Formats: sequence, structure tokens, C-alpha cells
Amino acid sequence: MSDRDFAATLAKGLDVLACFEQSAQNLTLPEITRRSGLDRAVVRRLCLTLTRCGYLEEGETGLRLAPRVLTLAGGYLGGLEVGRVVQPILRHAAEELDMEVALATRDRLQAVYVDRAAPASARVTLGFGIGSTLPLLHTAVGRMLLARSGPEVLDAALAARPAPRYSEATETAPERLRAAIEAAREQGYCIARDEFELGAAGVAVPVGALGQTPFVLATTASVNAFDDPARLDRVLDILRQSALSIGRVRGGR
Amino acid sequence: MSDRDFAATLAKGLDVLACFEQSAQNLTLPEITRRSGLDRAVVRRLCLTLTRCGYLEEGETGLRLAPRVLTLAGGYLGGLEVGRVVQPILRHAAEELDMEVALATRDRLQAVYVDRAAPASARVTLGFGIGSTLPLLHTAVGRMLLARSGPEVLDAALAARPAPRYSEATETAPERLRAAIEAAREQGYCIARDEFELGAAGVAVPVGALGQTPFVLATTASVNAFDDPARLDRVLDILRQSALSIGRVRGGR
DNA sequence: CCCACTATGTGCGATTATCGCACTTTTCGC
DNA sequence: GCGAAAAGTGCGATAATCGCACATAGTGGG
Repeated sequence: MSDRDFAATLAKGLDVLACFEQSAQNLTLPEITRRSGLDRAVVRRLCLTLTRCGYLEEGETGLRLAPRVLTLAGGYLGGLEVGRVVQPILRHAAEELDMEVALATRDRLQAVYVDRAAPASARVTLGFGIGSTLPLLHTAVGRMLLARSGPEVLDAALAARPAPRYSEATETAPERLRAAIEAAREQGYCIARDEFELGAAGVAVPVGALGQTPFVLATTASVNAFDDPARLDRVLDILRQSALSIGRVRGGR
Repeated sequence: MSDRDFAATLAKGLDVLACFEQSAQNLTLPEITRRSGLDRAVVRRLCLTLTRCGYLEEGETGLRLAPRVLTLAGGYLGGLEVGRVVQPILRHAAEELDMEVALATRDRLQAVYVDRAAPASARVTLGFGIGSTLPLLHTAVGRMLLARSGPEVLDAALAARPAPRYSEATETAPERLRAAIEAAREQGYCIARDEFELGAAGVAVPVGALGQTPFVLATTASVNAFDDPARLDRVLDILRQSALSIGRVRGGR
């Protein structure tokens, strides 16, 4: 490769690992070969290495991620003091709102949940937990993140979108998406209804100071939960208060 | 290196990543060099590569893990259906017991939390969440895992232990540790008091069939919470019931 | 029952990416 | 402003990687 300061083998190995991010099922060697576009023999050797290092393990039908990736994530979460600090704040907010509350940040062109809390009353979980990803363009979380990221990220998101159409209400016009994100930046919060999943709505507020890695605090509910302005105000109030608490502790990061 | 099917560069890059697992703080290049034992120039190039691939990011003082590792963990958790299936079961158990309940597995020579739930009444969290690690030898979780793992793992754990002494009650005699683990295997549960942290006790039961990757379900409470045999029975009962539910769903894995 | 197709294992020579030393530049603490 | 630690970089030798090619095994359909 061209760059002398770039370890191609490492990058390829990471690409192989990344194949497991989306379809979490066991992947066979040929499947990985297809996804990664690498040579079959190379994939085999990289997978052997990843297995030996503990990042992959052999399942019945193919390879899958090993618990090792969790300890890595644990390192990240530990650095943010998610366990001691963030979790109680989220729990408190979730109870007060009686809704799911999540802290999210951005990984490339998607939003990713950093932590999450559900109220005790919730009998059903939505299936989104730590490490779950959401699209940037069509969720409140994502748009608030975009509003806090550099313009190049928004451009990339708009350019890369492979015609995602999650529901009939999904907004696809670039200029209207830009407008929605601009509005979120100015208002200091973002709300989205029906776009990612019919019947669901989300509200997101920013966490921490501008210029840092953007984090947002968000809550999800059924689509009409935020229709009453007074109710929405209350939600925003509690979210912002929690965001403040988290931002204070996270401090310099 | 010797083996033709081993990508040394990838392994080194993963070693660099692994440096961030423990001390979650920002690491400087010289610090990583020291920990990994690699050449300074190599570390620099590997870190550059890891940063470009999104696994590390630059902080104020040095490098740190990027949210990317969370999406990897999300892949692992998604494959286990932790979000939809495990989480509700844990929540239910936590409420019924009014104690923290966690699902854990083994990563090399440590236990790692896969998921966790706390009862609504809990005002304080212990700071252990997804990806947190515990020692194998001195916790109920760890011993139950060892009881379900191959003997070579136990031997390795006993051999590798760098004289860990978490409290005055920490058991260090190898033969007594073996006995405790043997007892856990036969009893079908494990209990440990005061050994990892004074004032704390844990109970663990196995999840799923033998011969698979071992998982355990565990709960933690203050040291005397399990003194009453009737209470302990109730705890075991609920844990085992939950373990059954999880094991049923997890099926072949 | 056999054949075609897909998955898998692996040897080996050419290539080229990696290593790690050495030198330079920058930053930081005192 | 000085010394020390950190960071950036060029380059040649080395050895690791690549990826083709050949060989083998398993699977499902005709």
C-alpha cells in the first residue's frame, strides 16, 4: 500500500472483525470473504489469528464474536465512568419519565447506544441496548448528533445513504433533512416521529459542551407521547437536567 | 514469526488495543510502548492505523478507545439476543429478588459481565456493568464458570494468579480453591463471601447445557443476605428458573 | 448414484509491507 | 532557557504477507 504509516494487515484484520458487527450470526469463511473482498487464503489466516487472540470463536456453523469484545467495550465504558455515574442518572430519568432513556454517541455514520435504562414499569424492552446502532438521518438521536458534529459528517451521511426507507414517513429529501438538523441545533433538541419505525417517536438533547465528541441523551415512546406541549416540556426538562449532570461529571472528555 | 498462518501485525495491533482494556484512561504512546513491549515506531504506526480505522481516538493527553468498540460489542450481544430475550428475564429476576442479577461468561482468565439488571429500588449501583471483569478464582461467578470449563482453564488460572489478595478473607490455597470449585460443580451453584470485597457476597448458578461455552447467572448482595437457608433457597430457585429460560432460548449456542 | 458446485486446506515463490535503528524536531517541566 | 522526554521520520535489510494454484472434502440436485 501507499502509506508507510499504515499497517495494512491490521486494517484488514479489523475489516474482518467488522463483518461481524451487523449480521450478528455466525459467519462462514466464504461469507466473510465475500463481505470483505479479501483473498480467501488471507481471510482464513486473519480469522485464525483473530481466533487465537480470542476475538473470534468457532461455532457450529462458522465463526462468531467472542466475549473478548465485551471486555474491550468494558474498557471504553469504564473510561467514561458509565457504570458508577451515568447509569444512576439514566435510571433516575427513566423512572421520572416512565420511559426508556439512553445515552448515545456517534460511530462513523451511525448512532450507537452507550448506555440505557428502562423504567421498572416497562414489561417489554425494545431490544436496543449498549452497542445497538441507529441511523443518523432518520432518528432524533442521530439528527441531534449530526447537529453537534462537523458539517463534513452530515455531508458524508447524506452522500452515503443507500436509499433507506424505514417507514412511509421516512424523510428522504436532503434539503429537508438538513433543515431538520439545523432546527435541532438551534432549538437545542430534536424530535422525530414515525420515521424510523411507525408508531414510535424519539426526543434527543445534547450532552456536554460543544466541540467535544458529541453525546446525546434520548428517550423513546409511542408516537403521540410528545404531542401535548406540556408533556414535551417536562420530558425536555428532565432530559436536559440529566444531560447537565452527565456533562458535569464527564468534564474534560 | 514461525507460524505461516498467523498474521503477526494483526496480533500486535490487537495487543495494542488490549492495553486499553484495563486502565481505561487515556494512554500516551510511550505508555503503550512500555505495556506492549513493542518498538516505539511500530506502536506509533499501529496506533495510527487503529485511529484511522476508528477504534482509537485522540484525547487531550493521549489515545483512548473510540465508540467503535461498542458497536463490536453490540454485534456480540445481538447474536446472543441479549436485548430482546435476556434483559427482560434479568429484570424480572432482579425485581423478584430485589438484588442485582447478572449474566456472565468467561474471557480467557477472567469473568466478564454480558448483561446486568438492578431492581428499581437500588439507589446505588456497584459500578459493574456490561464488559466489567471479575477474577475467576475469588468470586462466585468465576468459580461457577471454572466448574463448567475444562480443567486446563482451572490449571491456567491457578498458575497465572499473581498473588491476588482482595481482602483478608481471600482464599489463596490452591487445593481449597479446587475444592470450592469442585463443590460448585456438584452442588450446581456457588456462593462466595467476603473474598473479593469485604461485606459482599455472591451466588451463581450455571446457564445452559454442559459442554457449551459456559455462562452463569449470578446475584450480589451484602455478605449476610444468604445466611438464612430459606432465603438462599429462594434465591437459587429464582436464579435457576431464570437460567432455564435463558438456556432454552439460547438453544444451540 | 454420480456429478457439479461450493467449502476448505495448504505449499510456495515473488512481492512488498514491516521492522527497528538512527537521526531530527518538538514539547514539556523545572 | 535548559535538559529530558516525547514525537516524527527516512531507509535498508529482512522476513512476513500475499494470492495463485493444486488438492481434498462435503453437499445437494438431477
